[in-house]
Amino acid sequence: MLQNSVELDRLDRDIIGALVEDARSTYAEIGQRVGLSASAVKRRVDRLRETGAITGFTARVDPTALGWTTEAYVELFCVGKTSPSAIGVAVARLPEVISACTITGEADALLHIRATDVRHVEQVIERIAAEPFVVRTKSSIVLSRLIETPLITSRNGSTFVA
Amino acid sequence: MLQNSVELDRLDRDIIGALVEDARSTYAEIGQRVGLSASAVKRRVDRLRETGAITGFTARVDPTALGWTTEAYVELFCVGKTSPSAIGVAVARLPEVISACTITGEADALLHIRATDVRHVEQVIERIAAEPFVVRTKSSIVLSRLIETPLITSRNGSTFVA
DNA sequence: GCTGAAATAATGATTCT
DNA sequence: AGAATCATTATTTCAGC
Repeated sequence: MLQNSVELDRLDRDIIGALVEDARSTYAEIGQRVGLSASAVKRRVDRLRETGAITGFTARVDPTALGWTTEAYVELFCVGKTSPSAIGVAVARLPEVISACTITGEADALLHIRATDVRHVEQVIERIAAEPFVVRTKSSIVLSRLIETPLITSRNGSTFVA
Repeated sequence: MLQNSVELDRLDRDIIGALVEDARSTYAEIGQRVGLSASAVKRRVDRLRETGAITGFTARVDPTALGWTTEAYVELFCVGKTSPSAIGVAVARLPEVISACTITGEADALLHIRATDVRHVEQVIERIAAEPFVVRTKSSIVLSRLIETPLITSRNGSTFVA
């Protein structure tokens, strides 16, 4: 599915930049911007999807508009030999966990959670802490969000792809 | 720009769910899924964009395909009265910082950075540490990513919007 | 506020350079 | 590997309910 060996040229990166900025732009618009015809752009986009460089297209949603006003980061400290996949399976059950990874340092994993309010955050932490492999958790509530970008950053008009 | 007072009904949430899953679906496809005509869907999407519930459409990109193979989280410990906006302005200059927020707890801020390799992560941390308001930093390199979702979660076929 | 139809615009397949 | 053509399909606007 995912081929890392595929070379991406300047044109591919510009096309990706255009799509990160607006996933609903037409191929003609992108072509005008990067200097290609619409059909040439389409063929490259198809190839970028096939090779896995582009994994999909999604709407950017304002979580607060949907009632998700509170965010927190939760560090997980686990028992001796807990596998990453065991953590993954457990946290995937909670829709409030929007990101999870294992990390270096004292903690074993770091979770990013979105909830409706602080009480909701607490409930989610309780459910995570109830997992048998979790020894303790350490949470930080987000006070103010300073930066929030799609995976690859798009700022002040221009998109930084590589 | 952003109106939190706007009520979103089941139809709006279903439309958002469809667009989070695939931002390039046609209005007719979305309409079929949620039980509306294409033009009714379009009017609701336009309204959702106007009210700020939907902030845009973006391509989901595989960072590793673009050469961004390394991620890290960096906690920032700042001097006494450092304002969130000062931190925001400083980290916004670094394209490697894909997310930043102020948090409760010992650290003042948490940054999420994406870089090409560990050496690159180190360079970014050095530049952040060079900011006059930064007292010290504490970094964790991401070992394995377990969950990565768009802002609102979309898992096992169904999208969880509210 | 939704539907359905008509005008406009984008897409996808094909062929040519 | 990109450009041009054209049949098909989607989007957008608007009249009518």
